[in-house]
Formats: sequence, structure tokens, C-alpha cells
Amino acid sequence: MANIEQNLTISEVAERTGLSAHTLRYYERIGLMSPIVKGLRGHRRYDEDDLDWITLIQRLRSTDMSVREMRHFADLVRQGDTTIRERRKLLEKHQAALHARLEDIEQTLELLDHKVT
Amino acid sequence: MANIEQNLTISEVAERTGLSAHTLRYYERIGLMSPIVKGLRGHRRYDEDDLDWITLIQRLRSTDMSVREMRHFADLVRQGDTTIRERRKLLEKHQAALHARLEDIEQTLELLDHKVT
DNA sequence: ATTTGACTTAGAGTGTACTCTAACTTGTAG
DNA sequence: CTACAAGTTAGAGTACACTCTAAGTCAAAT
Repeated sequence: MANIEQNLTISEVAERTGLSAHTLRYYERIGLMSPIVKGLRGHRRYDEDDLDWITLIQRLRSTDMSVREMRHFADLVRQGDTTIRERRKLLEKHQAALHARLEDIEQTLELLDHKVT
Repeated sequence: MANIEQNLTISEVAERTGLSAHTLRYYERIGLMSPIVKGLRGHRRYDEDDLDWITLIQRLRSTDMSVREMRHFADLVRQGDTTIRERRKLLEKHQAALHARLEDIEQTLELLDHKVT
């Protein structure tokens, strides 16, 4: 069994991810993350899987998936393998949104090119 | 002299732009748009220039320029030609932000490609 | 004459996503 | 023994960008 105490504290995770400790607790509280395992003193200890999950939700968030939708996704993951189809649909929907967003940005860049010159 | 009454009402502009009449008044109130000329009944009458301006700020807004920064840009435009250099800098800064955003979206799309398959 | 509909204003209310505060606990250093 | 650093919780507060409400005006239709 791995020693919990060698995993990362909340402030170490904050440092690595750029999220604040406040935000990490907030994400956990609203169900965007599953409860983090606590060490001897009752402090959170983040493991590799937790970090991977944070990476994913940071990517989704930075590309404007709403917290509500991310929570829905997190709920599906917790429900297990039977939700894989629905999860894929959700991610594909986000992909489509991102492609639309690329379009929008490119059009705006074109307009700005005109304006700037 | 052009007849003011043949320009567009606020609801016509709302229909064309997708912004609500509420939002159009809000944008004007906070200085994101210069005061729109009023017709005989005291109703707003939007002309071509107003529509062009709305198109620009919609593009900036849809690509996440903050209302604060757009208002700064609007202020510069009102101050006249001496601000052209600063305006260009502001738009170039936004271009840079958009390129960074393209990067971010593309990386996320890549990650999603993995996750989906 | 009155009702309807589209507008006007100032200002209040809403949703989202954090962000911070207050009060408390616990292990370590002086 | 005390002080400090780093964590804990529940819940309050903040920033942003709208979005809506209330009360009023005005012209045209019934």
C-alpha cells in the first residue's frame, strides 16, 4: 500500500496547477472532483489520478465548458462504465463547440488585421 | 440631410444583431457606444455607423475582450485621431490573446481526441 | 376616449464562478 | 509553554455582464 503522506498537499497542487487552494476546495465541494483522500492530520493528499483529473478539468474550463457541465461529466465518471457513451457524446459536443469557436476567432483575427492596418 | 426616421429602431437592431434591446441600452449607458441619435419621439435611431460599431464590439466580445477593455477602446475612438497608435496597440494585444487562445483550444481538441477514442 | 404597443429612464435583481473570512485544529520550532 | 505555519469548515462577499422591473410617454388603432 502506498504511503498517503508522500502525495501532494493542497498548496503544492495549487502551485503546480495554477489553481488556488480555495478553488481546489471549491471544486471538490461542488462535486467537480471526488472527495480527496485525507492524511493523518485530516489534510488532503492529492495522488496522480487527482492530478490527471485536474488537468482535464482545467483544459475543459479554459476552453469555456461551464462548471455545471463539467460537474455533469464528473457525475457520469463516478457512475462507472455504463456512462461511457454519454460521456463521449458530451465531449464530442464540446469538440464541436471548440470548432465553432475556432471559426469565430479566425474571423475576428481577420477583421482585426483590417482594422490594425 | 438624411431623414432620421428611416434609420433602424432598437428592436430592429436587436433582431439583426442578436443583442437584446436591454443590452443595447446597457452598452450605451456604460459608454461602450456613443449616445445614439434620437428621433422625434425620443426613440433611438441607429444608422450605418452605429451598426458597424456594433459588429465590431460583438466580435471583440464574442472573443472575450472584457467590457472594461472595450469601453477603453470606445473612449479612445471618441478622443479622435491622436489615439490611433494606442488603439492599434490595444487591438494587437487582443490579436495576441486570440492566438494564445487558438493554441489552447487546439491542445484541448487533441486531448479530447484521445479521450473520445 | 381608451386601449395597445413600442419605446423611454433609473435602478434593482440574477447567474456564474470564484474568492475571501472567521473560527478552529494540529504538528513543529524556539 | 507558546507561537507559528499550514491546513480544515461553513458560509459570506465579490466581479462581471447582463437582464429585468416599474413607472412613464407618445402615436396610432378601435
